[in-house]
Amino acid sequence: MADERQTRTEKLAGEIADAIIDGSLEPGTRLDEHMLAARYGTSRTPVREALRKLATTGLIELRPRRGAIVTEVTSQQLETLFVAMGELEATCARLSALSMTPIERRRLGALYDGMADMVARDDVEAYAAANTHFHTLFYAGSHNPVLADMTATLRRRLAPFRHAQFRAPGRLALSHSEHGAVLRAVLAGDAASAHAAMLHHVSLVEDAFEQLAAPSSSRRRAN
Amino acid sequence: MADERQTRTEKLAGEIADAIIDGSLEPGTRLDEHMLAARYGTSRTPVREALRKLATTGLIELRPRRGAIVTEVTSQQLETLFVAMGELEATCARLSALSMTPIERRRLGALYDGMADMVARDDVEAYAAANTHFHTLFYAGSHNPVLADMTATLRRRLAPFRHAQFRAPGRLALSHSEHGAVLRAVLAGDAASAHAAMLHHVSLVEDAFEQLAAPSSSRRRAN
DNA sequence: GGAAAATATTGTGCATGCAATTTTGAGATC
DNA sequence: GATCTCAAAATTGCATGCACAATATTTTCC
Repeated sequence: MADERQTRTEKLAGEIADAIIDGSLEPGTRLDEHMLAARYGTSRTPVREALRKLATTGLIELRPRRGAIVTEVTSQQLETLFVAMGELEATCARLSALSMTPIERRRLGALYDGMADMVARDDVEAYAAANTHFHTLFYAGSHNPVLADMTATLRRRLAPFRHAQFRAPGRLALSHSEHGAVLRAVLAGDAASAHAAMLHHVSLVEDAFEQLAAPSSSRRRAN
Repeated sequence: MADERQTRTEKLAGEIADAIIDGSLEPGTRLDEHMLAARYGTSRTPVREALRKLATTGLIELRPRRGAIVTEVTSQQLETLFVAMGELEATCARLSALSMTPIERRRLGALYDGMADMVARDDVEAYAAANTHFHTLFYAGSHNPVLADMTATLRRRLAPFRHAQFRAPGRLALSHSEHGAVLRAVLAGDAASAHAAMLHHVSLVEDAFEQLAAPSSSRRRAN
């Protein structure tokens, strides 16, 4: 596996995080240090350090003297997370409208144009990848690494709950038209519109999730 | 020393964080694990775990195999942090305008009224404490623990750079009038105005800091 | 038979030690 | 005098072991 430059602790943190995100480790699972150490072929020390790191991201819960468990997110907490991410994404879009360089604006436009073809071909796979890239451009475009980091971390944390995002019919075209609204606002340097458009866009994703995941208990707050 | 319920690792993380925030450990200081272990009378293991935790908050920098140092924030990074905090505070205000309960609104108004007296008495000490409380109410008022946490953490991280905040003459009254603008917007349920007013308010703090800390290299970005 | 107490077991918290890497310092060469 | 090379020292990464707290199990008592 090539150059082992990173420490075992970091590698472990990454692998365990991946296992949680892709669902191999289900919410509520007890994370026994001995077990993890055995599974990954190390001692408990790096496992412990990796767990501390994951605990700060909220992926796992660390109860002193009582071990770690994969965080169980209630649907209410999930809504909170989605709202927080929406606000952060919107803020990135806002700052992007104010701060993006001409080159960044051009790149954003080019990606948007390319995505139109994917919609036309109904290429969900390619569109999903491009979509991630599209959003990432706003993180960078905010020119605020602190904010960009927070947003990217939250997005990653919510990844497990966004799998079926583009499955619903017509959602690709809808998403793309929303992207267009955000793009126009950013290119026009209209911070408030960029904020509003992005917030609207990600709220749709949130709604899509709720319809897919919890079609029954759909109490919605007044908006 | 009462009930030692928390682990050594947690206690260490807290003490080291405090030492950094109050300036005992200056930016750039190397954090030797043996040294810290000796100073706090433990072994290296809990020290290492505490350092991992602090690294994720950004208070220290952890360079694999090369030890940890107290993060040196350049004035540019500091500006980034202030901007990020401003955006988060504004977002909390925005959500507060949408979500605060009548009780929370009343509490906010009462605090605001009380602070008028402190301004009249020119009681900087009391005003600073009340100011923190005022802002905290918006974190809670957002009804989004994720966002509230992020904002509170950032505020804490920036605490060392806000000491002289209310020293400048007339700043108390100015701050209070800004609070009034935020308050009115929130009570009126006007999300956009609450966002703008809070952003304006915290930008003033940022500017005050820059005038105090870096009166020379004051390149400002176009706003 | 069920609840409470006592015991056994498991697992975490922390200390210690060793190997490997980075850093430091001395000496050599240009 | 500066730079390069190489060895010594320092420091991190990780493994192992032990003590104590938390949990599971058995035993005792009503």
